[in-house]
Amino acid sequence: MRPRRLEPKSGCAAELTMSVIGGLWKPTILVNLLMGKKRFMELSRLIPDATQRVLTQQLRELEADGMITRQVFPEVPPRVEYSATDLARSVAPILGSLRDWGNQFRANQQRMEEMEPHCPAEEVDA
Amino acid sequence: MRPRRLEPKSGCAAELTMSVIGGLWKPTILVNLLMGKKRFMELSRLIPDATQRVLTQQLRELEADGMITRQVFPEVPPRVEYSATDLARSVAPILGSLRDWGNQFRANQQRMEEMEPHCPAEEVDA
DNA sequence: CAGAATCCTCGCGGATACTG
DNA sequence: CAGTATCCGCGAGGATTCTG
Repeated sequence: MRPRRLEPKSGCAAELTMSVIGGLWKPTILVNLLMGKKRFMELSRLIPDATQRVLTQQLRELEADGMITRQVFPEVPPRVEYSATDLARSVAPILGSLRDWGNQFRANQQRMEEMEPHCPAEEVDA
Repeated sequence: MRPRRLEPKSGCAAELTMSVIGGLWKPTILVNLLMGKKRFMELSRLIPDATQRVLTQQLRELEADGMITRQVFPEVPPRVEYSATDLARSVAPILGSLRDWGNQFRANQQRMEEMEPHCPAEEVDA
């Protein structure tokens, strides 16, 4: 049996989804691949903050989960192309909502933190 | 500055969202609280697999992120009620899609695994 | 080029015991 | 009842080096 990855301990289906798309770089990888097939180095350049090791790792996991396909060209120098599957396309809208909500949340947090210094309401009766 | 939690290293907005709702028990907690305010023990009973320590932890994080409110009643025995905020209500649909996709994915995976024993296609020319 | 191998850090989540 | 305090294991992700 492949322990695969986190096999979310909570039976929660939402958790399961996150275990599939929740790797640190997986959303980014998916978004990039959803825009077209890419070779390894292209991805690496597009996501420079991810180590090659981690990138490979996440790609393998996505592949194991059927989210992407990996095509190897037996040439020298070697070439490998990654592309999104239909399954990946089916999460695209979710990725979109996730991104939108995240942006709103981020904006909200910033407004909050800008306000703090100006209204120290807790100090009035301190 | 509060390091809060993972402060997702990838600037990815989707990651940010997951850092907010991605704790192991957070989706479950949120779903429960979205159905109405609950006290600590109620939640603990509803999510028996989460230890009290972790439950408290996740509740604190959700509170810090403005997803829930914590109301303390100065009585003996003490009473604390948790309830979902508007921000939490705004993620509800996302939680829904996450759950739906997870269920479909799970069903898909099971079909795949049931097929494996019956079509060892890779062995024909082995 | 596309990785594999190795070693390491960090923090999530768990277990258990104790308290106002 | 609703936590806190302490200790710990595990796995994700990082840094670096080597290779077909």
